[in-house]
Amino acid sequence: MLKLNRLTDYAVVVLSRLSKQVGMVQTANEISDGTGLPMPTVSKILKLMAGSSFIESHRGVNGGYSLSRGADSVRVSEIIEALEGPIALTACVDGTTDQCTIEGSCPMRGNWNTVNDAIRTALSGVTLADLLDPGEIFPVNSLSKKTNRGPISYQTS
Amino acid sequence: MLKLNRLTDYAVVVLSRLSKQVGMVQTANEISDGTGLPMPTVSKILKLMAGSSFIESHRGVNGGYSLSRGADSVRVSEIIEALEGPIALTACVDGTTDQCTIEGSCPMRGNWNTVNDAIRTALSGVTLADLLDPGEIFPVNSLSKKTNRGPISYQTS
DNA sequence: AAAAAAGAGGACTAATTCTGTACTGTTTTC
DNA sequence: GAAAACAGTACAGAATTAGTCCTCTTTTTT
Repeated sequence: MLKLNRLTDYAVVVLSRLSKQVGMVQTANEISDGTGLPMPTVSKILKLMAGSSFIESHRGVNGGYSLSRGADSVRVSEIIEALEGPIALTACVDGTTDQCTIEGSCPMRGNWNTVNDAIRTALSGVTLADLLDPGEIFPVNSLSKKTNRGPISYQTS
Repeated sequence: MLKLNRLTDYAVVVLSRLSKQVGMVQTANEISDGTGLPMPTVSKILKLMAGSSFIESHRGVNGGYSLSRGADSVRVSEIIEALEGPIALTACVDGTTDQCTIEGSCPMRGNWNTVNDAIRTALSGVTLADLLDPGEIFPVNSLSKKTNRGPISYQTS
């Protein structure tokens, strides 16, 4: 539970690669080669993040992706929101009143938002830079094609 | 992502029922009737939480479950940990070095722990009482058998 | 001592979600 | 206008989760 999906984990790897040089454009292919992550996966991640303010995409020949801010300016909350949507409760709490058959009698009625806010605040306080190893920013080049690292999760069992 | 599973959501409903009177023993059946949640589900949730310090179970005739502390003393982090295990990262971060083929070159090498700590701290600051409606503690009695409220999740799409 | 009430523990199936991949379309440069 | 690279969508297999059920153990009551 509180499980981050694997893509989010990979995203940090991809971003760390991009963070080598802010503003430098790299193609999805180059990032794939550099990280060892499969190209389709890298492509998918970058596309998901493309709409976010910390990533810029450039189309056409010589296109690619670049980081628009330094790693210390990219909040973890932004990364997660890019990949998994807003950090906010579904059902029962958002507008989906139809699905909730207990409505008025629901004992928490949106108070999960308290938890939401707490988590969102916490994640806003951590940056991409905090996730990268201070010393060596990105020496990676040995990722196996079948890394099987498991999802980054707040352990389930 | 950052999705709480449905059981955790239900758990709060169950706990809110128990919190009506701290120390009062209620059977899983009574709680099921009172909340409208299916008996097997209630039973499962209570069994999962039975090991936690905030819940006490009593076996045999006249047995049941009771809350051992006030709702304002039960941290949300405790509830989540009871249902989903420790709030800590798996793979790549814990002892599972075998599965991680990138080891020394992994750009974050355990720094997700920073995120972990932040979230854990945030969740420790919220109590069960914060999730319950201050005014009416537990008027519920109209839960449909097929509530279908969806998981409490930090929205996925 | 036996019977009944209630939790403990584990196993299993169906449904949902996630993952990884592929295909087609659009934009930009040369 | 051709090629490179991103954009968008769709989809099948795998993994998880949800929900249910069954059997065992404990405790009380008669």
